[in-house]
Amino acid sequence: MSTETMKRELYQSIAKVAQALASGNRLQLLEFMAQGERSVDALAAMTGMTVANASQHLQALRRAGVVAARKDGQRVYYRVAGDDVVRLYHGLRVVAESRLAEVRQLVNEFLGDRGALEPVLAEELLARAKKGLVTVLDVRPREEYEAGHLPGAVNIPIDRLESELARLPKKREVVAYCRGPYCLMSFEAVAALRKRGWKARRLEDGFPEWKAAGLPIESSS
Amino acid sequence: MSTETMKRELYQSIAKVAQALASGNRLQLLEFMAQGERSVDALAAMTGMTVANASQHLQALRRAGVVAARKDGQRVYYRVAGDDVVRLYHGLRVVAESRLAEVRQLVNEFLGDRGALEPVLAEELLARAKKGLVTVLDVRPREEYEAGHLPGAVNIPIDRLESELARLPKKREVVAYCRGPYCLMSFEAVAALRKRGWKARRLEDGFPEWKAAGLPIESSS
DNA sequence: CTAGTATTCAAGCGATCAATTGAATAATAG
DNA sequence: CTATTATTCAATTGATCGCTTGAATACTAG
Repeated sequence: MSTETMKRELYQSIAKVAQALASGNRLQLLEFMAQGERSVDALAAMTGMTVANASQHLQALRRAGVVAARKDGQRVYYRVAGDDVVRLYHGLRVVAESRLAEVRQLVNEFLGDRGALEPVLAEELLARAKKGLVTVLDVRPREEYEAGHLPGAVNIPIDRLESELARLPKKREVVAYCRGPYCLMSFEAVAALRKRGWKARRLEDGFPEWKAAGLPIESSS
Repeated sequence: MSTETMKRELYQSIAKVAQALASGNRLQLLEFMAQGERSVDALAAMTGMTVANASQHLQALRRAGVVAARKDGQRVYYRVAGDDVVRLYHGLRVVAESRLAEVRQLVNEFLGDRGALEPVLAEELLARAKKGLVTVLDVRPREEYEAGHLPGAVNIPIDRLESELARLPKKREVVAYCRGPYCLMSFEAVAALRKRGWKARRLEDGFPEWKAAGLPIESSS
């Protein structure tokens, strides 16, 4: 094979990975899978797609190497293939948000005034948590917390936050996080806590980004 | 607009960026532009595409926000929109190489035994260059060197390397770099230098990746 | 102004893609 | 074995993509 054709094939093959990410539906699936492995029908239900359609998109993602599958009983569980994939997706979001006006506008509308709650950066949180200056709050469902969470994080799912407020010391600042930058749960948590007199902020990104950045994590198993 | 439709539109918009990268031809264009701005016909000539086709692909990239254009006289010069785009492209390559067997195989065939020359990592080079332990050699054409290069790098374009060997002290190890991981010039340089008794290795990636990583650069203007 | 060059536009054709539908396969419970 | 559930496969439709061709536009040199 000539160097020329080989180079063309090489680029074409790399493009296949981008092609796999070139669909809103597949990006949504990817974002859910970034929380942990999920069955096909769970993913179909979460995204509002038909099962057959979700299955086909998942297979497209698998052909591109960005997700992997595991069969257990009659269910097939899909997961992201590795942290490099989460980082790639994150990079895609960064470029889209910084370069496309329509995305910036959609994010603003979507997050509304909530965007005003200035977020805590990962490094900052890590430093302050080590010194015991903040309470780290994970507001995701229990299963997701158990599959992996920030070191020392307290888990209070968002719908139980009101009833379990007592678990959070009022002296220290609370930093809440959830699934990712477009996940609203941590916004709600911060709003609820502030209304009741806590000092509270949210982590800039969610658990998948933290993990993909190579920062330390814990899991309860 | 409902939260649901908004979320769907948001993901669809982010997917547009991936869609722009989902073509071997456009990735090739992007890689050339990562060296510096280029006119449409220069890019068409470098990639072997027709001018009209290159123009259309460049416009697709521009609509996705990943490249920008500047008109000067009768020429239009395109360039990558920012370092975040170079990092995104790099992330895409990393995922493709680690997850797709066909890409791994193509890279191996393409680079051949040259892959055996174990590369120097960016951080390592930075540390050793600061201590004056290595000669940094840029083998790209002069214009690309002048548009930006590693701190203290000596520029000897690959086709003039043989005649200008005298400029390289033989005591110190030489670390050569060029356009990127799929650019063969630095491989050739290392081979030529070793044959003549130099200690020589190559930098893992090229200039665009170095710059996009936020490492220090110089330019002669 | 005219000729020449660089780029973009517009139309057309074959290939590929996204989603739906209905059927086929695989695993489990009874 | 049969019924049920989870997933995949296959066929179809309309939409989009990639490339080519030929013309239109924008700029410069003379």
